Amino acid sequence: MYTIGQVSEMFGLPISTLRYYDKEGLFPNIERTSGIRKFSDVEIEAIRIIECLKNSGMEIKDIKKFMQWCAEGSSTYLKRKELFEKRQKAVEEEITQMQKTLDMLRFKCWYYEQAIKDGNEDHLNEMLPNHLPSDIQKLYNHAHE
Amino acid sequence: MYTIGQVSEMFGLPISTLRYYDKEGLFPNIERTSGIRKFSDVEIEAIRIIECLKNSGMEIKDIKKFMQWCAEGSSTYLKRKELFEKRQKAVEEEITQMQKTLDMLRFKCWYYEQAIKDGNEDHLNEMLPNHLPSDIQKLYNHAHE
DNA sequence: GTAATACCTAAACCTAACTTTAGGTCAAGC
DNA sequence: GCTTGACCTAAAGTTAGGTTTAGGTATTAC
Repeated sequence: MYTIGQVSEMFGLPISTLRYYDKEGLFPNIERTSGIRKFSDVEIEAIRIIECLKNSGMEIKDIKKFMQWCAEGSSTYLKRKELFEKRQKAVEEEITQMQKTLDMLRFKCWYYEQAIKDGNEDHLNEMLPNHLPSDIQKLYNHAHE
Repeated sequence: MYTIGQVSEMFGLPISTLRYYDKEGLFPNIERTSGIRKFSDVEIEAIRIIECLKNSGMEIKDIKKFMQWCAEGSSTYLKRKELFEKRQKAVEEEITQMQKTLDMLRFKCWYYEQAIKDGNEDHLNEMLPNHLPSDIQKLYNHAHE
């Protein structure tokens, strides 16, 4: 059992954030003794999951739904699994999108490196879009999809 | 030369967003005839870059800085290149983080699949954290770093 | 007994990135 | 001549995810 201050230390999260999560229903069964929150292993694991789901781009209200399902027991296994599968698909798509963004960024880095060498963009603009080195062409194509 | 309505159509962006971008200084040299914005190829390419930089997680005020550098000419090539390099590094790190998130999600999917088969989490909890199938162990480790 | 700490709540505030609203101009079609 | 549609501005409103503030309780340290 931990106090809010200890949990704040453990995770490097502000106390205000933990209270906010509680207010938003992310710890549905948290115990209290004379008003003071007692964080058990259940809440500690919950915070770990919250951090991960937040990283995956999930909204607080959906995380709340998940935490409530956990509190409801084995009848919600399927819902929980489906929620993670949905998130997994979303993150996979996001990574794909980020790879394209990365190609665009790499192209731009190359572009300005050339511009610095040349002193201007004239040569580059003559080359565009059809006379680029083939390794750069691919980046350009991704960048301009 | 395009009107704001045409550009809105082209990119699927609301007119209000384009006006907002203009207000925020993202089209530093946009032309107007009797008050009405005329979007040239310069602004069209700007929007393409804005979309990409937004995807990469860059804030509007930093995108504005870039657009201003573009308007300033060849003396800012180095700054522009450095900006893209910084963004590139940030996106690479984000992808790495997302891969870890993905491992956690895959672990959770596996976990609930087992829980559904077993009808409860008892067997799973006995297995944790040191007696998982080796292919799952790796996901678990990533998930709990 | 009083001062410092650690906890509590409700409510106001904050920021980014838009969106909506209210009110106005101007050209084209009927 | 008047209505419709496309443009304009300034300012207020919106949402998510917190943070800050103001005021209160309860325990420990001197």
